[in-house]
Amino acid sequence: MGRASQLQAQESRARIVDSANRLFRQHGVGKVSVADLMQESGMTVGGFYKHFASKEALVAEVCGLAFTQSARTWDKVLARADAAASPRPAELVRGYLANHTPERRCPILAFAPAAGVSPEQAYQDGAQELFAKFVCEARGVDDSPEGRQRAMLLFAAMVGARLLNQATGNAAWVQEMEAAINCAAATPPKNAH
Amino acid sequence: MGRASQLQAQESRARIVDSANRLFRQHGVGKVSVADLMQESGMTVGGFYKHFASKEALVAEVCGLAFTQSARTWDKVLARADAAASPRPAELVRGYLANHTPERRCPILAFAPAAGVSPEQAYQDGAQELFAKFVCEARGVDDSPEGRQRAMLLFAAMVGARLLNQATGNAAWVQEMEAAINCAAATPPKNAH
DNA sequence: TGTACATCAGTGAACGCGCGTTCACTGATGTAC
DNA sequence: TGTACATCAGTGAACGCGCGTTCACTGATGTAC
Repeated sequence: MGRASQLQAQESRARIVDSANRLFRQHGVGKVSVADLMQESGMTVGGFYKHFASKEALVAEVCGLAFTQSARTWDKVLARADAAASPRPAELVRGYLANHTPERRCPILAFAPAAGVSPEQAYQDGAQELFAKFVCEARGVDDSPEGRQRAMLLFAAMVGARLLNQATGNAAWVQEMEAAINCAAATPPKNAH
Repeated sequence: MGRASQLQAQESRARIVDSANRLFRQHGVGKVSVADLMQESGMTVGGFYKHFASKEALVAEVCGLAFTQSARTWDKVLARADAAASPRPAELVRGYLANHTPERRCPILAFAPAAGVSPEQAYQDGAQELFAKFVCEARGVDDSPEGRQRAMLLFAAMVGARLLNQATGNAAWVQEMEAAINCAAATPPKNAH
């Protein structure tokens, strides 16, 4: 097996990114070695550096990709929600919680740096964008400060619920908690206009 | 410097635990080496294993301690709140958010294992206890399902807000978000009795 | 369309570093007489 | 109270392992003539 063609190389790179997107989000960046990644992608470790400058560079790229995918998921959810005329916050929350499988774990949780470590740029930017998108989309046409505060509360609760799911492993409680969040998202604010 | 007295040994052990409690919560378990810990405690690395079987054993002990301390903080907050007759959920939330310094970072965040890694027993137990305590204390005499759901929502939002603070680093947004949570905690539920 | 040669994707062993852990050693502490 | 001896907290070098990265090498690909 000598030199691979340009097309093969392109496919190899894509396979590495795809493996990383799944494995990093499922097991965490620290638990997946470059060798693991290359084996999953059907290659050996040395070839990695023909495509990426370092593991860190790959992490940054995949982190950005994961956030972009999360944002797109919400776009799809909203398209359906607008057709059904169901409340936007409720659909966003449900979309987030329903799509939260191990391999598609929320990037905010999956790429969270160890406590107290200043986050990488791609992560910080992605988290801010996702947050801003939720708050913006949840409010819809309602531009009241109450709507904004309510969206922020829901976002925090939503992310917190997924964190607590992996922290406690108590599926029953978390299910109850998510039901409460869904309920709060569905209930229109008290002083709606 | 030969053998230390039993009292000195006891103090040394306490110093290690104390250093670990601060350093682990501030920088994360993975970023603090045993050598760091022993230096911070005024000793050299070898002595560590006269007190603990492994780093993992220390982590488990300190994790449990941190959760216990967090629970005690709420007890103090509640004692003051009951005197002032202010709403219990609001006081619990405020107490959590106000005491959340780097060195006293919430154990749920500080000791959170990398995404997808099954948490240690001490962590899982501590997180469940803290969660249960909040839900129980927040409801007070109110034992309605609505009160329980409301407490769960608040807990998720509270923890999520601190996670988002370290994720985005956007202090302004997080402040706004925490104001929203405080506000939600202070507002009595719609169908209060 | 062939031929000669440079390129470079992928290989797998080896390197270097950090870090958890071990170990022989020291000498003050604790204890038995 | 004094003496002899065992104990063991703390030392710091050394070990072992995992993992990110490097490097000499291979041989098919791409290219120039």
